[in-house]
Amino acid sequence: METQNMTPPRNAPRATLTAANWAEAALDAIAENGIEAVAVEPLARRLGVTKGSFYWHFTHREALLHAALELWERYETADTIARAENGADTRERLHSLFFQLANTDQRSERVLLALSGSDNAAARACVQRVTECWRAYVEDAYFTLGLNRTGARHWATLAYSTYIGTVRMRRDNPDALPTGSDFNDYLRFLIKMLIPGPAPAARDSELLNAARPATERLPA
Amino acid sequence: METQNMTPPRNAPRATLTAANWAEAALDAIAENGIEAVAVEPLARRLGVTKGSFYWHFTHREALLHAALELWERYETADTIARAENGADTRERLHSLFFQLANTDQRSERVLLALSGSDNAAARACVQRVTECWRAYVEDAYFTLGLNRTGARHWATLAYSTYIGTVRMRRDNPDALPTGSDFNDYLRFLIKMLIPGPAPAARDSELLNAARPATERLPA
DNA sequence: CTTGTCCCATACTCCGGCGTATCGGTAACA
DNA sequence: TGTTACCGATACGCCGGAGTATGGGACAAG
Repeated sequence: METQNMTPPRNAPRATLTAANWAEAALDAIAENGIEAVAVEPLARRLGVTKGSFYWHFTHREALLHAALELWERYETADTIARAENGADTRERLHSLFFQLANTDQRSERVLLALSGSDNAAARACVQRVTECWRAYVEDAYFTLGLNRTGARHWATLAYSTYIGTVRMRRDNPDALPTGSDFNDYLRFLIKMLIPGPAPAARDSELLNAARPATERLPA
Repeated sequence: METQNMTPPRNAPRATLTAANWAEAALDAIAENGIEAVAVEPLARRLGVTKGSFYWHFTHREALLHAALELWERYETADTIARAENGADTRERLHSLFFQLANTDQRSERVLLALSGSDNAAARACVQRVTECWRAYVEDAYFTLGLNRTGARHWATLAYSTYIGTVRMRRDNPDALPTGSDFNDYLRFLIKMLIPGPAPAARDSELLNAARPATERLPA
């Protein structure tokens, strides 16, 4: 008999482990201690079992890594973009996506950083796919917004670079990032900078007073 | 034509190694295969010696790591900012710094990524110091440019995030980044976005000629 | 020539993670 | 009740890197 098809609550204590449980634990380990923390015996200890369990579900360590990467990639691509598709307007979708990314859970961000800093080829390729998916989506959005090809590409590249940098700062330099409600101000600032307004020509003169609050509403 | 009296050329084959040689080799290893590639025996093989040499110069592996981090930190802070101090005007200096950062050698960038993605506390702290030094410098520049405190902070944070993201893309998603002369266009776009106000166009073209010269770093 | 210092080689031990082989227990069937 | 698939425990052997102990060659000074 196969198990339930519904995705179970991630931390529900189960009598017997599944491959998915191991993959989730691997993601946790990656987020906390980097990719080389995906080691069989430490993970087994953490899960309260021994290696015997692991080698029942997986052939070798690399298989677990592969499963974890696959899982994370699904989270990052389909899920994130799908959740941004609520808004009908393109500009709305960009707003939504940016807020989405600013509020993704810690684990996903840390996994991203760990994978991209790793020397593992599969991990790097995985990050590459996620990145390109995200970036291409944003570039297309900019294009629909009226920018030309290279313009859209430039804006998308800038937006993605900013995202990555923000994620990294959130982990390595949290002091340098605004916190609390100040972070909302910063987010508003980012959106003002990264989403071309209806009058792009007037940007330059307008930008010098960037400290003033944006005119748009925003989610708490 | 190379100077012989000062620090010798990094890759000059020497009869006997020094601690600095080991530190440089460690940085190379970090850049290529991540921080855990700083392993005594592999490095010794690479340098054509054995562990005996290493444990003469260093007490343990951690000491080598420390030396390598210290070396890299000096490169990244003092050198980079010092080379940007040419221009008298603040706006000039920002331009110069941005071009500088867009053209740092591969190794420094890869080391930065490897260190920040690592689980090593010392490495992370090192990156944190470098980051904060850089960011504070830029924030101050923005402040001198006429922005208020929070405005300068926002712009500096955005600028640094963009830098980090660009570095990461250059390694993990080079396809998504413009290449050749297109990269110069993108760089011009970035500067237009990240430096408020008019650009010193005359110096602009002059600096663009030096973009991405694919050179090796030569410590001053 | 002798002595001492510097730099490195050789040959170990120790340890932790990987992978394998094998056996035990449990629950769902027939 | 007995069988069988499923899941995990125990006990190995192997490998590679971290340190340690010790010896040896080169070379300058006396």
